[in-house]
Amino acid sequence: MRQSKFFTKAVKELPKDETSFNAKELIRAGFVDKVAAGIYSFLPLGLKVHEKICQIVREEMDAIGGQEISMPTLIPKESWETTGRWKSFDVLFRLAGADKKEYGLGATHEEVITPLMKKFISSYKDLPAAPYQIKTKFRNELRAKAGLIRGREFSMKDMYSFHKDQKDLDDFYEVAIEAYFKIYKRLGLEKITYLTYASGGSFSKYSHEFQTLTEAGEDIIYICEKCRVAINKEIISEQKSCPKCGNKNLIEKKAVEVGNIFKLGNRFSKPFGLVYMDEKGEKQDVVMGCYGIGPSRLMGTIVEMNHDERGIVWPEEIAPFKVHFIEMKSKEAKVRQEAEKLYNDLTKKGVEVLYDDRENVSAGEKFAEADLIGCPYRLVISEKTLAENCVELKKRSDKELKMVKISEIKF
RNA sequence: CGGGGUGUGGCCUAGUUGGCUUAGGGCGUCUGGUUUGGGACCAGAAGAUCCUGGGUUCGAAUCCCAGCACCCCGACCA
Repeated sequence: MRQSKFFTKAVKELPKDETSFNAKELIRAGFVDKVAAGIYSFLPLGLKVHEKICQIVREEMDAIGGQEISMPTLIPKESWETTGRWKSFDVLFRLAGADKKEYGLGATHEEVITPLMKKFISSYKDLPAAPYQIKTKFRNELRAKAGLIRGREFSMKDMYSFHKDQKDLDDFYEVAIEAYFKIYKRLGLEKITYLTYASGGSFSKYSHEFQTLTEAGEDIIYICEKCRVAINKEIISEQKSCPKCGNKNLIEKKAVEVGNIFKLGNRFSKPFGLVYMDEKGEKQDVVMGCYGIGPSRLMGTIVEMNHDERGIVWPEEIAPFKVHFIEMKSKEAKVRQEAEKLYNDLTKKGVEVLYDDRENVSAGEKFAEADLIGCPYRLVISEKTLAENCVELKKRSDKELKMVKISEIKF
């Protein structure tokens, strides 16, 4: 991608009013634009990062048997009334359509997935199943805050699993936990992310959250360092020790919830009449679980964890581009020629390169913007480097510069 | 939803004991020129419902009332 073709531009000044790092940095570097509190446009750079996060989530869900689908955002009132949530779900956006129809905007999709699966599940042979989607969700929060961390419109992957009995759900639930940790590992968050016991769904004693330690978080958790699990403050009065080892020396930390999974049991299969015939020919309730993770919130969290005074430092796997290639202006046509050649070569090899080919932009400005955008590698070509048939390589995360022969560049 | 803060060209802001403001500066933008290894410089130009509505006054960005928006704390977060 040529930077001269970008319609977005990084700005020098930080947005006033914003205090959270993710909002400040993402807006300043041109990843997102704020439309209203908790409502953002994703610009080319931001969309790329978001897509990469989605792709990681997608791969890990597919790996445990998930199948991607897409459900609607407009969900009829009648569906919500079946489970009683039209009245009780306080963050549901309710809106009126023409002809007296009413709708809730999708905040979560049990009310759609359950009747959907009813059309396909009739026998124990149809189980288990684990459809999921990655979709924009809407929640009418009283207070949006902290940039992408808590929005009124945000992206969420929601998977729903369907089982013949509790044991099958329990087994899959453990597999899902592992898959989640694989996601956090790929995002560079696994060392500071804890499986956290939180208040239960409607069926089980606890639900499980995945909490990433950060000052930008809004939850308080108590961690057991030995077992690498935690307890959410909301249940600390009933559970004062580590649920795994009984350790009472728990450490209080601030964290952001980056995932939440529930054992739903028959909370939703019951009202929708989702049943199957077992081996004996008897009708049984389908046992359900659900598994949420928010790519947009993850994106905000990752910025909170990965920035310095100059800007964002993206982990390699989700950086908008792997390499930020800066061409220094020169009177010699050779610099431009060699730069174009290298850009084309790298691109052909499949390396994602952001090529700063802008003219009349000072060197300082190019460097400052590269630091702001935060690609993992910075490559500079100039008269100086070409004199040695080299380019200069620098990692965003450290200070050392390295001269590398053009013929030996590898990513 | 309770409390606090903020609101001035696209962005950051000065001005806020009413008059010296035909609202000043910086960034960005446009034109011309000089520059090019850390947000470089010179000259010129365009660009403003001073959040909105009402009020007080000879006169309001500035005072009063009402509302809106954003940020923060808290509450809330199947």
